[in-house]
Amino acid sequence: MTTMRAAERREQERREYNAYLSECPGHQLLATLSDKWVTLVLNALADGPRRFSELSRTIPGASQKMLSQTVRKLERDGLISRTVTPSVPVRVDYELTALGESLLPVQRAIKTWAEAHIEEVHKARTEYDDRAC
Amino acid sequence: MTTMRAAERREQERREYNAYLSECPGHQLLATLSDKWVTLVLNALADGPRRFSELSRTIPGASQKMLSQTVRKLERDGLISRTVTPSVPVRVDYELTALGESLLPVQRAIKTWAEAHIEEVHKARTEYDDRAC
DNA sequence: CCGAATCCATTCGGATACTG
DNA sequence: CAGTATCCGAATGGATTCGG
Repeated sequence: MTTMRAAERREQERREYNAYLSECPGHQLLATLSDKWVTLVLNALADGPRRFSELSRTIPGASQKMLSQTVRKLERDGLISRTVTPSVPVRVDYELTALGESLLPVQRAIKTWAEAHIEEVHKARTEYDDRAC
Repeated sequence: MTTMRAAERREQERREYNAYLSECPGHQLLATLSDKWVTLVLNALADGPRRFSELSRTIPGASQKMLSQTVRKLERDGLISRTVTPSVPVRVDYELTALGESLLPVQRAIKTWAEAHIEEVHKARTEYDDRAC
């Protein structure tokens, strides 16, 4: 049963490691930042508050399901605020919080690197693909 | 059939938008950076070259399938280099390229923000959850 | 030792329809 | 207008097995 126990131990290690990762601040942030729609919503709100339908039009690629989920997640994390005006029909505005705004420079850093180096990446890719085929 | 055509147009818009996004450098970078294993491999290689099996031990959470996929992707993007030593058994070393190293400051920026603000995020979450229940 | 290929469970995301 | 609930296909990722 030695092999069996070895397998169990590896699985155990994997679990512990994943648990550790899920507590790591850096990965928690990446988990949210990496979400395709999060980035877009954050950018859409960078210029000022937006209503739900405005967001929907600004980001045509997002289904309204994804949009709902995204804004809820961001609100939960304190990155955006949600304001309901109980008129008829209802009006809901989303706005970046101070915490959310502090995230914009990080996004810009990513964007800056991307624009500066994407050419190299593309070049590397075509070279890699050419070699393969 | 007006509603039908409207639905088609929305779908068309969605397609175009997603196509546009997939060309956006920022999102291409995020797509790779956001990958859980990419971050870990990049960090594991930050200190110097590592063999495949060393990476595997450094990152117990990764199955060897994920590890393979990740290093291949990173090699294709020109972020790491792969060196095969045809001894018996074979020895394969991975190492950050200059391009890969230039990405480390970006990762650090993310990490820095995360460590500085994760507390606020956690606080926001518990408050949000308390309000809900 | 390194890695590709297969199988399978879980998750994600879109379309649709319905509530306040 | 602003969501929520459900169904279902597609993609993800782990375990296992085989090959170089």
